[in-house]
Amino acid sequence: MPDRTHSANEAETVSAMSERRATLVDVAQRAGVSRGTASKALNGAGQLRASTRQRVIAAAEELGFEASPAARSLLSGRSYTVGLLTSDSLGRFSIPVLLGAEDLLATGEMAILLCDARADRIREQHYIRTLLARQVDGFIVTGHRSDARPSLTASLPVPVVYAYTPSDNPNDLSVVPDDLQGGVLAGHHLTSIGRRRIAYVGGPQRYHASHLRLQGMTTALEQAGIQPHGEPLFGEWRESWGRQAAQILLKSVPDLDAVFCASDHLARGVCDVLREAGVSIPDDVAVVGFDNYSEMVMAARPPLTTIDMNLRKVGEIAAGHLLDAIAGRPRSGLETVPCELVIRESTVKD
Amino acid sequence: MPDRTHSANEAETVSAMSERRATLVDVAQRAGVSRGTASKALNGAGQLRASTRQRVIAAAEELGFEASPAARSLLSGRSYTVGLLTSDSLGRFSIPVLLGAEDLLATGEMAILLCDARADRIREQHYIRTLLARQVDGFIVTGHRSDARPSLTASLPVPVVYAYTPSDNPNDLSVVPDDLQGGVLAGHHLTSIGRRRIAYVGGPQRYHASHLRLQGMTTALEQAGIQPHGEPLFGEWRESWGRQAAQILLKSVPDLDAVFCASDHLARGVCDVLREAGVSIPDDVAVVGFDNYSEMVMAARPPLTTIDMNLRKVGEIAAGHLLDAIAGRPRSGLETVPCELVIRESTVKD
DNA sequence: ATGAAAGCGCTAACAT
DNA sequence: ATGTTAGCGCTTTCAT
Repeated sequence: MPDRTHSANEAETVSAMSERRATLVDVAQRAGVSRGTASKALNGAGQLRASTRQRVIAAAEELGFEASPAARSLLSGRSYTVGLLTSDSLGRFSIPVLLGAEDLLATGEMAILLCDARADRIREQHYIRTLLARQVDGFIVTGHRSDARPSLTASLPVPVVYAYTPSDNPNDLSVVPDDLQGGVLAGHHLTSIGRRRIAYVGGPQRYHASHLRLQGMTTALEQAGIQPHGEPLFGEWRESWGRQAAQILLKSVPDLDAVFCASDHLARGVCDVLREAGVSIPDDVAVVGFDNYSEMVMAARPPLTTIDMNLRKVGEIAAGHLLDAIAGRPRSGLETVPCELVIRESTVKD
Repeated sequence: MPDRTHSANEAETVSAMSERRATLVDVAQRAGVSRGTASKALNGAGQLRASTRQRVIAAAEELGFEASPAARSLLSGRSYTVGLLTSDSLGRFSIPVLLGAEDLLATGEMAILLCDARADRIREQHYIRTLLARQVDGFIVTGHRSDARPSLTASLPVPVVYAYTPSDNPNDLSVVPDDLQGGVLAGHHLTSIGRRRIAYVGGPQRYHASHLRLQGMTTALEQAGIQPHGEPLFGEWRESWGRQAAQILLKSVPDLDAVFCASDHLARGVCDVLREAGVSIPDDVAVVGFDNYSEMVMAARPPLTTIDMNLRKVGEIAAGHLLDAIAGRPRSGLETVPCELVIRESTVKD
């Protein structure tokens, strides 16, 4: 029984594990067939006696055989790899997209090469070259905002799907959350719990999402025969703007009974100020956020009702479309993924 | 001059770009040498006339030649790729580590294969096999907490570096932030601005970091001839625990003049309650957080003085060590990266 | 200093 | 139904 003093030997033993990876020839030999036959057996190709196929598969398993991707790639010109290009440092939004994509791609034997261009076009070009040199089968392009980015599709010889951050070319394939429908969900929820004087606090005007979410809400309110209460407010995507907006609302429309905020940050800021002003949430004013950003949502007092963009699903769908495109079934245009309402105590008492 | 109606043709032209990648043979032909010579010229190997080398390099550039990684990989058994394995969904801590690693690896011609095991051991094993099948040259293993995780090193035939989340085998190479020194920084800062009654609010007891940060603070206070004020408090990594802790402090040690919190979340919770209780920050009580998590730090009122763990650097250093190990210069043991103090208004007036 | 040739591990066409 | 062979793009001896 080895004790501590043998650790060096143990290390050798372990590294011996890696002696040499079993190769197709090994498998063929062991199964008593030729390489060609072994290859066919393993790939389910050609005409083989079932028993032969079995024998080869068994041999492969015993040897722990895994085909060399390098060799396969050399032959096929493919790499069974997709490049995930994020235009700016991986952030709150790109992560779930990435994870969703990974979920789907992992099942398809595809690996993800990660490249974060840090909002730097030069760096982006560099990465693109690197990825192309590595023969990636396709690209998923993502970013930190839902406004369009310059298209890359025309300059790439492989399929590209934009996820979350769409391409500015409407013919490219982009998968994005449905901000408009998200706004509708929020509006409906508020009217359905009897609110009638509903204000809106958005992010910056230059963000399309600020407008779409308002528009969605407005649509929902119209169905209940009402209008947004007071002027919609626009500012920064910050808690501090949420706080400031709440002050404005308290002055301009003190009779409001609900606020829909275009982000959870804003909603939290709004809640803080309302609460400190003695307004009870949700009794006096109901608050709905956007993003379902768990840190915000749970730290807010009370926890926020919010809209979830299903970013994971956005990533999954994008990855699925990419696989399709790689398989020769391209698609194009803008595809939206529905948002979901998540109800918590900021609109409905526990 | 093409106008919009030619877009289809333009598209063809563009896709023609991808006709066929220039190969080494093309370069050799163009330079009027053999493949072997061209290869040597491009790799700076062998004995070549300078002029020949130049000619080849020029030809390669004109053709936009990039050596096929597949072919190279087939020959060398290496893939010029490292696997980045995160044990749980990419989070706040693993992202900067990953970006730091990417920064360093990108310069070394290395690409990153991303695998997120979602805290699932089965999934982790699956990914490890996939990555090994792809002949990754090494692994960077990371996670969401700074406590040790089970070692993978012995079961992997390639070098492994643990970043942020260390291995439970002290002989493995792990790179982690220096929590102890971070605590010292916080303690020194508080004593240096004249505080003497300094309380501590930690995270869960089961997190080593909770203790290390306290220990660091205590060391610093001892140098100033004082002790932590009141009993150190431990709870969850949540704002709500920060709020609760502040209530406790207000009761148990109302004369405190500073609080060091083991995370920015806690610090924010503490600030909220103190402020609402009419305590002025930093006049009455100075507050120091930990993480330099920008969302928290900037949303807190006032913005938080905090300790930055330099996670990006942790990632960079880990990647550097991995490259060294791959190059045959392995290292081992636990390496700590110093934290930095970031001063904001929660301790020092603007 | 340069060229020729072998071979990395695999698949696909062709032959049997 | 199975075996044989050529070749993917590159590097590396070994000749010259």
